Amino acid sequence: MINSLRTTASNPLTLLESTSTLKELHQIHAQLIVSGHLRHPRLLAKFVSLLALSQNTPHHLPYSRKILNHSPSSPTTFALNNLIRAHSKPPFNPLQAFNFYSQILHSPSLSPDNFTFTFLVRASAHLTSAAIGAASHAAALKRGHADDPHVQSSLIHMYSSFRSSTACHRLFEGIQDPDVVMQTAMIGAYAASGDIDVARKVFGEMPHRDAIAWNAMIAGYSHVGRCREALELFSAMQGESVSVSEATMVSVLTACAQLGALDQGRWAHAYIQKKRIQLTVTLGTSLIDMYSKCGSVDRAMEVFKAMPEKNVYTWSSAMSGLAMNGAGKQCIEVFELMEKEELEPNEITFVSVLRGCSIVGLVDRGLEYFDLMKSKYGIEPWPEHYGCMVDLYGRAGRLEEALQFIKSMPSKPHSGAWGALLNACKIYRNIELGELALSKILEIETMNDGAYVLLSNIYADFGNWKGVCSVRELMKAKGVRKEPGCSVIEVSGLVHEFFVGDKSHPMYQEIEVMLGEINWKLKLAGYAAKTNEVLFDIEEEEKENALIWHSEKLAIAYGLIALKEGVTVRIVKNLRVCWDCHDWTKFISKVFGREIIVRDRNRFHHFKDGVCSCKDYWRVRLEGFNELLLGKFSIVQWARVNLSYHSRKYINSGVYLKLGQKKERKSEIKDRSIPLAPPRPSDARVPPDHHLTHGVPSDHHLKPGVPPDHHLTPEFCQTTT
DNA sequence: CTAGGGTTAG
Repeated sequence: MINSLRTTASNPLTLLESTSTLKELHQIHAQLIVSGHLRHPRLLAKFVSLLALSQNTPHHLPYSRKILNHSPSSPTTFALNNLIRAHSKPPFNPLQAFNFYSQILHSPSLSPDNFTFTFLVRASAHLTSAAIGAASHAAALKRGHADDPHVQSSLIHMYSSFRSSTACHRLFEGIQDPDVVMQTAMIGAYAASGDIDVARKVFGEMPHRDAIAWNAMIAGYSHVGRCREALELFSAMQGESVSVSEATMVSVLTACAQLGALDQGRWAHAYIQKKRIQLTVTLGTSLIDMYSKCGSVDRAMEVFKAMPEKNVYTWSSAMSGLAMNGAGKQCIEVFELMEKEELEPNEITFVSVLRGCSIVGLVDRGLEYFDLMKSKYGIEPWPEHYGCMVDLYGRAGRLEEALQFIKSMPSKPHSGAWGALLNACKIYRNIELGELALSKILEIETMNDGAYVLLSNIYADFGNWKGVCSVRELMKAKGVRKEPGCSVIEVSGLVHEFFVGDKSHPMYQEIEVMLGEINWKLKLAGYAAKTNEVLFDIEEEEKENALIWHSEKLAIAYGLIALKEGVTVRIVKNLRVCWDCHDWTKFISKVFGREIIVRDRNRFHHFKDGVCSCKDYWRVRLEGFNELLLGKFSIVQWARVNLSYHSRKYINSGVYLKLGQKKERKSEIKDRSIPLAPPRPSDARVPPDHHLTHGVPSDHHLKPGVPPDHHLTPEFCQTTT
């Protein structure tokens, strides 16, 4: 060390680049004092700046502050600018930047320059207070630096981070000749506020687009969930031979993850390797996320294990991936490993572990972590953590304790907490609590379609058709419409999209034949008998409903046609899988010897050999079945209580038992003359963003004279929460 | 001697 110092005595500052320990830093500092270097304000400034900006050595910044405060000569603007700069990005406190700014102001020989404001505005963007940001802007104006192009683009970025698109717009309009950087900042600003089409307009009108502009546009599409366009733009980018970077691939992977497009994601991974794009922590984390959300946890964990450097995002991503794929125990293991490595978990890490505990029903462990969060890490629980705890207790059937958790929340419970309770009420058939939960949710957000559907399902579980009707009435009165079910499947790189009852796929004929074959085989296996006979015996209007296939059934059937034997069928669905489809898929996995992975709104279902990875944990508990059968109730009564509407419909229709239920139910159904048809896919609020390979779905089964039964189609029994 | 825009987990 000393030797190397001597040899580089002419410029000891170059040593800083390879310095990481505090001891080495002390040695260099001592050497600079001895040699008299630090008496020169210029060199002192350089030393301080280098220290402040040295990456991956967080202890250098506080050290540089100390040197500056204790040096005999007063600091220069250059040094202070660089300290502001160092504090303009996390993990350092951006508020500190203002101390250095005021140091410039209070020093009679110094005044802030265009660099000062560029850095100060950048620091302001990381604050939560838009007022401080505006004050930085005002100061720049007052000192005559607001016209500087660097300051201007930082200002757009800052207002964008405050979600103030009007401020961005005003600023941008005032610039006569905006350059690429400002335009790119505006793309980011419009994308952040959801005006992606306006962003695209800016992008389209740019005379010159560099790689970062492309990245910003692709990221914008990914951000708002327009994944197909993100991927299209990515291929356009390659066509223009713009250089692809880490940031590009992160957005591409995010798009693949949202789509659940494993093939595309794999391709992107291979592309990264082929182009030798450096696998940074951020990129690695995106890969983990992509593989997890495409149902390929094993690959996700491979990437995770291979990463030499990880951060909280990486760990949290791995944990949440395991949790959503049903691997709760592994999720907990990863958390324990993280603790062992003495990495500091954050709020989101705890959301992930708690979900892991929830999915495998480890209530006590979850409670332990909830307490640990506060006691060991000093993290105040967010509403989301309470939501996890409600879910944890709720899924375990401990509804009262779940309610107590809601009541213990320090602030007003959010709809997610009540939603978790409502979900538990559906599983454990608790009408009173369910009604309470729904009313609370509706106080907060009136348009939550999933909440209405869940409560309606609870009523349906009890055969309470009046309740079902009243929910539908309420939805109609409030103008709430249920999101249409939609499933997608990727076949040789193309994403095929199916809506409920959708006949518009070019291969629909073949799909229908396949569905017939499936039903025939499942019948032999002891399953299909129900549905088939139902189709025979039910009334005309019901028959029409029974023929409406859920979107995942269509997608799975297509997958069986289009995918080679042995290839896993992967489905991504926008809503939750219904009970009937869940059973149907379990049977297929056994009868056809096919692995099927369904990603629904909340989690993955890995079907293999007739079993699902979710262990049916979200379903109605059936333990009481035998007891009920043996005496107290008839099977129809049992079914009324235990089965969801359309499963019960098969039984009630008299195929199995003719116990007079049918007539009674019929008349009740006739009563509910609510002409609320399921929303047409074509005018869905937000059309799901999947690759439409076959045009707009047909809606011929939704013609105006929809029978009143329509709103109780099986699809309605699927929830969106 | 310093600079602006794009990227990760619920």
